Amino acid sequence: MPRGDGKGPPGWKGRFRGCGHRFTIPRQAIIETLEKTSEHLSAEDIYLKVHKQYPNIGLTTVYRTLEVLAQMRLVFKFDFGDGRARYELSHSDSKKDHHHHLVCTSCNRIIDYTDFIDEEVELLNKTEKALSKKFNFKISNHLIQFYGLCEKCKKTAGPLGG
Amino acid sequence: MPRGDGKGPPGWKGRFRGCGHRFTIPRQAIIETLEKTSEHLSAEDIYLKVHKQYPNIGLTTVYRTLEVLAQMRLVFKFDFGDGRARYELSHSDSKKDHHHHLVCTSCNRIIDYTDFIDEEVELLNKTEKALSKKFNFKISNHLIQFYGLCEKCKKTAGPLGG
DNA sequence: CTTGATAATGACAACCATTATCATTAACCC
DNA sequence: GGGTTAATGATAATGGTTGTCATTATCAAG
Repeated sequence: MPRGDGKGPPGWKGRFRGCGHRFTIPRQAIIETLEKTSEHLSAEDIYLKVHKQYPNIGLTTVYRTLEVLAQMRLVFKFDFGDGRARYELSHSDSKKDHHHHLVCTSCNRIIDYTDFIDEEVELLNKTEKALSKKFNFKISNHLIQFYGLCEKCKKTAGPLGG
Repeated sequence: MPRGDGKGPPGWKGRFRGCGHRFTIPRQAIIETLEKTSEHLSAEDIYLKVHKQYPNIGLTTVYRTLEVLAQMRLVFKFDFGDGRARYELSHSDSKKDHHHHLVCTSCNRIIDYTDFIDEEVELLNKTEKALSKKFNFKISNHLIQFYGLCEKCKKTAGPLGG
């Protein structure tokens, strides 16, 4: 029987150790926060949530942990254009969680969608293979976002829609 | 015979006036710089290029002009993860210039590709229509980027490839 | 379990791209 | 040309992110 990390799904500690990193309480807390949410949290969002349970954990540590997680490709860093980065767990093991984003350029609302993902991913995989070959480029991730106006902002926006 | 803007392709002045903006020398110079380059220029890059011919034009004006152009959807603002935004003319009128990006997460090199664009765009249009309907969302743009390691960085990078 | 090497932490300061301010200038309509 | 007013440019301010460094905690070895 394989041992877990004490808390949360097993494997986190192993993943950290496998990359030469230590698995600490702050890192555990940050991952748990990411696992619990369905929102697109900024570093400060995460800091505030973590801070409730562990008031000693600092914002700097949140940034550093997110950087490590991004390097390990366990979280993906998004830019939705509001001046701060947002972070999501990658869920690379379960395809069902894969989604893309609609970004409202007026109110910055983000809508996740999973519809049409299968068809998109199929084409993406094909494209990735071809691009990898042509440019000798090792593709490890992709980003797809649609920009526009959400339901609410469509009504109030002028002709420019901005 | 339609009158142009004095310099550059006709239509720029009209587009500005049509949105209630004035067409000034700094704006003209910034657009010309964007038209001349095939690179992905940051605000400072543009400022430095414009500065050679018009030393009086300030960085603030570059930012403001880019914001106006982005609002008018004549330029697209990219984030390639290096901490500064990059800007490209939209070329929305000629499909042939449409391209997507490969982003090297190690050296931040950007590769444009136009291959497979047709197939991608076809699926994207289909997806856009369906998403617009489902979420009552007015889509006006999309962003597609692939992340990974370029030819050079593949060789030198470790197992993590970061 | 204790210990030691060292990675990770946290408080703070520094950084730097971007934005706000405001007096001055210049575009554009008449 | 002249007046209105948006646009400009110098400067300061903002704020997300990163660097510094003394202290702490992880984890492998004994």
